[in-house]
Amino acid sequence: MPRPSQPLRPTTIKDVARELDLSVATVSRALTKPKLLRPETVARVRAAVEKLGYRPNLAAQNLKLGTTGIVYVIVPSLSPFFLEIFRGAERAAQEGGYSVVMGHTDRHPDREGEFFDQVSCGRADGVLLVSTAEAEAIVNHKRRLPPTVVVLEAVEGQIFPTVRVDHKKAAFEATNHLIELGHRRIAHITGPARSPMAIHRREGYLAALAAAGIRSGEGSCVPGEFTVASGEVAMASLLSRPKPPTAVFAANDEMAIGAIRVIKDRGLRVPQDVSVMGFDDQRIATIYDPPLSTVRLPTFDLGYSAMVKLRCILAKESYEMDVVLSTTLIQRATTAAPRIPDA
Amino acid sequence: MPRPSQPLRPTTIKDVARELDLSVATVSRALTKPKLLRPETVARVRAAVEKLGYRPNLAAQNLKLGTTGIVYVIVPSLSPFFLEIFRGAERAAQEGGYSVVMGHTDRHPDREGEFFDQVSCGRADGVLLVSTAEAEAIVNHKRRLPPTVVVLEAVEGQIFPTVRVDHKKAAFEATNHLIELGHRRIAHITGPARSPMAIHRREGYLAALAAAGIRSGEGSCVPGEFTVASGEVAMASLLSRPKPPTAVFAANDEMAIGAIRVIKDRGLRVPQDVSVMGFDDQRIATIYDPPLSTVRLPTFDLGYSAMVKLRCILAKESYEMDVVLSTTLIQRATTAAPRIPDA
DNA sequence: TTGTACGCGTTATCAT
DNA sequence: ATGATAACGCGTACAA
Repeated sequence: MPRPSQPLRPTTIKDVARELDLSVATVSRALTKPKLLRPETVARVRAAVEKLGYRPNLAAQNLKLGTTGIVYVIVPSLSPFFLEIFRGAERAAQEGGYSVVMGHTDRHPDREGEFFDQVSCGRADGVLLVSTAEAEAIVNHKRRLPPTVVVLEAVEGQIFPTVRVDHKKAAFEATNHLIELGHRRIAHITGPARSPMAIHRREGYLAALAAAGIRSGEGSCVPGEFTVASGEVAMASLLSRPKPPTAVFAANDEMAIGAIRVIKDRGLRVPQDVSVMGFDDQRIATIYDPPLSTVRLPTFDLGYSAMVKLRCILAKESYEMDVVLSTTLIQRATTAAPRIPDA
Repeated sequence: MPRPSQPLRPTTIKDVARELDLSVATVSRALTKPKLLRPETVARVRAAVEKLGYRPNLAAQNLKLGTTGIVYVIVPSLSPFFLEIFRGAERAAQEGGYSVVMGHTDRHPDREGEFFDQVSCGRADGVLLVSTAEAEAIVNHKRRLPPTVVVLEAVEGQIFPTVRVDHKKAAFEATNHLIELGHRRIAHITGPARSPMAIHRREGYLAALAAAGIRSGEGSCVPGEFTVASGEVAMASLLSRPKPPTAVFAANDEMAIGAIRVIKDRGLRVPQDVSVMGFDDQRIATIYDPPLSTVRLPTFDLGYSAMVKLRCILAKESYEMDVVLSTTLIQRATTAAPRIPDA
């Protein structure tokens, strides 16, 4: 007959020891270092553990060992882009026997600080920091931070083990793709002004224009916030100009989608009237109509490699300080030669 | 090989006590129950804490208090849909002083079990379980589970505090919307066969057809997996029939998008040639071209209300056992009357 | 091979 | 108002 009674007090290692008339030490060893014991004893312990439903108390283990088996992954937002990085990190963590806890900051330095506080209270053995908002926020905490790996973008002026991509180079290539198609009036919708990622992508855009000898007046940047809505606003402003651009490079896919929506709304076509280039290769880039030309970042690998590196650090093994993964230009259906090439 | 900065021994409460020549008890009280102490003492302690960078060790607190201040939120996947529920849960948790840890199971009962193991080891004070895959998986663990609230869909045959929506009713209304537009040949793309959510939505679809007196041969279900790709496959199969449906009700937005893609690919138009109805009102439903008619679920509120309920349980306050939140039909641009209404 | 005893950092219960 | 001290559950020297 089943006993549905929920024990008021959780079973502890003492209960198991008493049940078997063994010492707690023996029970503990049977569970963590079975090699040291007689196989028969180990078996008896296992049986009793099963019977009593004993689970080691993680808090006590943590306190004793000074280690949690937990890694915090801190991302700016819950967008699909960062989630894919998180997935990679999670995979690598699991392979190493770590659990991951995701924290998202909504691009708020304060929230970042909260997570830093938590980990400095001993809640995690390590941290994966994905594209921190403010370099300063982290500096104040650095002293107390457990081993930390920075992902996606180096923290300015700080030395952390890093796994990243070359945003500037990737943006250069994206812009250059438009130039090679014959475009000259190429606008850029930027990300948030303070985001290092956005800044570097902008630099790549400007560098490509310069390299092609395009006068600065012809290209131009309009501000966005990495959201669809901000892409719409930016594109509307571009289309209201006397000489609208023939191509637009958005600093991420979301804003590119926003741009396309506005272009279509005005009765113009993509790419026949305006070419649009995205960045990130989020899933929506594949399924949108038309499918979006963009730059693929190895998001999963970024997370995966970073977590592997963190595992190396925690295991005191060797690792590369700065790893740069490569990006890929993906031409789909939103970029084409301009109808009336202007020289 | 670079050397990570070795974190020095963390400051403990003893260090603070020694610094001030006070007892650890006083320091502890100054931090947790300032009212019991002389304001001057409290101030001195606060200053020393700041100076030494002391942080209470959470593992030790946890061990002593038998409480973690953590709630696990377990979701089947990292889709935007579940993330929005998670957001709501997080907000309510934060308001109650709890931290949340998200676990996703990839619809894998084993992974669900792993999280259950973790929480039964004392890693969390409570659990928010969003749409569990297998009722059985949870039964084995129920004995050891801390207070648990089920979100989105009741667990079959189990009694848990629940916050959910009426999937069947919502699907009924969605199907009825198509019927009222004049459609008769209405197909349904289902979710995974074992998903209770998918099953109930299907039931709503069938009930609506029956209520309208539509012969069962005219409507029909094709299987999907809640993914864009599966929606494409399902739609392709529907279009290859001698008498394709004039309207399709997909059990979620993703599959609806897949269906639209295939319809457009075949040179047909949405909604002129085929109407498409989604479910969930994910963000993509708003920005897709054309914007998707769908059913809005109060995702954020589901998570929020569920976490509030969990807080009540943990605080031993009263709460409603079963809460059902309402859904909203949203007509956008993918549903219209059929071109040639068939009687 | 197994048992004894201590300590991890904190809070609560007594004292004073 | 403050101090001394006993737990909390576990792992591990050290003993046996």
